[in-house]
Amino acid sequence: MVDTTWRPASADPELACPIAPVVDIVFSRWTTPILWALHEYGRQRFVELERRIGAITPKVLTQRLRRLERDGMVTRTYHAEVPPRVEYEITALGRSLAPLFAGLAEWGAAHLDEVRGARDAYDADPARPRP
Amino acid sequence: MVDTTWRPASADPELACPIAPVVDIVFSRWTTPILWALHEYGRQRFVELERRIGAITPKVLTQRLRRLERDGMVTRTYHAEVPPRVEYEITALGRSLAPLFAGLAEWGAAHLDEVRGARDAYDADPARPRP
DNA sequence: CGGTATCCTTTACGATACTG
DNA sequence: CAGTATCGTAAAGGATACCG
Repeated sequence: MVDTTWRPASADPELACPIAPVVDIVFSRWTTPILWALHEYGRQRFVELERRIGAITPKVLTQRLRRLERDGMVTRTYHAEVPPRVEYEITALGRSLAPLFAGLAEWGAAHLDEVRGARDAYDADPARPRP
Repeated sequence: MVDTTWRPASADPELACPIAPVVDIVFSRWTTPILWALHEYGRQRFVELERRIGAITPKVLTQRLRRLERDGMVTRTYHAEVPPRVEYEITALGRSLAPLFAGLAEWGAAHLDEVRGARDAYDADPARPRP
């Protein structure tokens, strides 16, 4: 008789990888720089963040901040003045990522050159598949 | 006289955030599970990876593996047999991420519940902006 | 100042079929 | 087995303009 109750780990997708959910929350093109800026420079207004991060547009900055707020990584404080003032601050939950961010920065400093070298070597070989 | 040589850090975009380049290389929906699988279970064939990761399609798996190979994180070894056999293995460069991955897994175990709680609280408030 | 509103492009990802 | 080809979807992001 065949056991039909068994399922491969693959049946529930990438949850076999325990860090996939963390990646989904913290690591995207703009969320990481936003969290970094809030951690490095403390509580900031919308326009300060915008200027510090640079190329981001207000639309995208708002979207990312809203999601970070929803996930408990950031708080938003509205001051009803004229002109209006809104301040964003990283939460304790957000700050708990700091050692990991530091580790990633260190990894980058130590290994990014090697990645670039691998890339150049790969691209230099005409036999390699190209997108 | 005005110094026109000065530029705000924002002039070169998110490079103000030292981990942005690392994020670009390592953290996307599928690259992280792929690296995790290769690190946890060692050298594997294409179909083994495919089955272990689960929901990924062969097209996407190929795309991600190619990029990881180009970035020096993974090696691809082709054996001309019938049927053909291809083995993927994580490199020393890829393995150097292991402590960081472990740290992220630990962070998830410790804080994912808090994130879910924050989400629920946010969603429960009808006054919150919705997408 | 702190956003929204529109419109557009790019990119990842997904479904399905097919091949050396 | 290890992919490739071709289609389509959806989300992220970008450009620009406008508003309370």
